[in-house]
Amino acid sequence: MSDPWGDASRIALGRASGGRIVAAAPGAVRRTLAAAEFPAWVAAREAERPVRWVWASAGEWYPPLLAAGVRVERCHDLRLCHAILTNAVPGADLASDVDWFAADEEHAPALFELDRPSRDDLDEVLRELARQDAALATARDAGRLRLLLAAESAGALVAAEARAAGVPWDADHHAGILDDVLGPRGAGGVPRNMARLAEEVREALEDPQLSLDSPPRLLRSLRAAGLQVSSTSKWELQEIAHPAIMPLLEYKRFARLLTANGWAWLDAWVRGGRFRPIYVPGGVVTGRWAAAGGGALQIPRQLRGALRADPGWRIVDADVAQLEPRVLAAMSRDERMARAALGRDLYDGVVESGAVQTRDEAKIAVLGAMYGATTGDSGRLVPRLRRAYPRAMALVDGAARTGEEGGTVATWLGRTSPAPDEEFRRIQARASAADATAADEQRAQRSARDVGRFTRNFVVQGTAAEWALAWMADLRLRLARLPAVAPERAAPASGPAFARRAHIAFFLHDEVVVHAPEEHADAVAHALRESAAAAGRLLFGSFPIDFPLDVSIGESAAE
DNA sequence: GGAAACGGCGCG
DNA sequence: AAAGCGCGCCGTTTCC
Repeated sequence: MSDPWGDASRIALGRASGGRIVAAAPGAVRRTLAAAEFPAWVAAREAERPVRWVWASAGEWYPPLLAAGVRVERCHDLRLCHAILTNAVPGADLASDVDWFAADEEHAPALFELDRPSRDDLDEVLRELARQDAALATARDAGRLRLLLAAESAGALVAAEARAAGVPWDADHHAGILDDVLGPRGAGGVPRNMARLAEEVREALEDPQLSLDSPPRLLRSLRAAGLQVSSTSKWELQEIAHPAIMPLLEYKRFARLLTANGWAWLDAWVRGGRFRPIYVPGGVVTGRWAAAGGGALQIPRQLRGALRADPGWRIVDADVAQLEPRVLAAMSRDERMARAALGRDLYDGVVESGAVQTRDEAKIAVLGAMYGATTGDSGRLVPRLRRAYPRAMALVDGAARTGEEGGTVATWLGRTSPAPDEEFRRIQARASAADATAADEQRAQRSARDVGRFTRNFVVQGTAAEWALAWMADLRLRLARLPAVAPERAAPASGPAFARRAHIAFFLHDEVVVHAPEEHADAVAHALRESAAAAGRLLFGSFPIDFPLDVSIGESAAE
């Protein structure tokens, strides 16, 4: 008997009126699925051959599948792709009755809400897919854009999977750090070591009532004690010699740990040995992921030791050395900069080229070049880089100029920066008026430079994000091909889809943490490197750039 | 009385 | 009050 779905390379998923799930191969068969049979049906299609699942949003459609133990290989996330295409193909007609930009909803809409236009409606899904196909067909570089849409969609799968699996988190170890550093909680819940430091500061400033948590009051108190400071931030305080400063800075470090990742954070975010942050793929304009809740992107180094593998499992931690400058060298086809990077620390290579004297200078100069530094050490060093690597610098300088002039810029795969907002155009127009004042012109210049620094960085940060997506997209497929461990070796907290296999547990811009059965740790390290090389080839072909990883295998993510 | 802005600091 | 990009989160202050 022939399978009517056998030839479908894409299968769209949506809902019919009444909320029933319907699958459709574009232009062909449809099938209505009861909620109970949905995961198994998807799994059966996956087992036959790779399919690209087209759905409104992986963030809403994928978690129930994962909860049922079903993974998919590929998808097309219409919501994320809509956002990319809107900016990247300005002439495209992506107009629709429904809001394709709306954020994912925490819970599926209740049945009575289904009357309103919904992006989950199967007919709308198919219409949106057709609109996106048409938009892609008119794009200037459809091949690269297609890669970007695939990478973005794969990222959405990774985000859902990483949340489902969770970050292995040793709450006892974390609590132990809190006890050691902050001390036991005393009256009012204030940890003893913080109370002691606060008392030292109050004595040193001779201000017995002072509250250290109020910057304005603290500032007044510091100045009353004769300290010449304009803020209470640590970069300014640490320059000053005064008995109040050391305990104050330590108090600030402790307060930060307490409020950001203290006992309350543990209660709120760690359950059953897993930290489950909420990732927001495509949440940053440049294409980086953002996070919502849990502070996934700010886990302090201090707590890395709590990121701990289950018994019999290992943490395989990999990060890319100098991702952004490597990406810049490749996308600008700057062979001299690529040579400085090849097979070694890029900053060492810059020093060897003679552009600067020390690795520290190289780092400051390279970061300054990508961020648009104009003053200080960094601003002073950038011109040397401009002489040594004219092609790379021309790319970022050009991106900055385009932004200053009100234009848009694009990453290597075509993610395009948003057009300047109304405020920007108003300020620029004001400065061009016949009666413009010097202040108008100054304001216009400053806002133009602000936008220029943004577009300068956009092309590099955004292309680095694309590389990272390509890296993870390839990696998750390699990990899925590793064998499953015996049931008694499972890590049940990672959920039915990942309990018996190596899986991505955490991602942070240029770093991936894999939770792996111990006997697979070496294979995972190998897969991480292979995927990095594959991502480099996918984006930059044979251009001679490499993306070396620092990989460590251990029981925790601490160095 | 609650929302928005601010200062500060963690991450890349 | 960082210089020089992109974020999220906390507690406090300010505004409506």
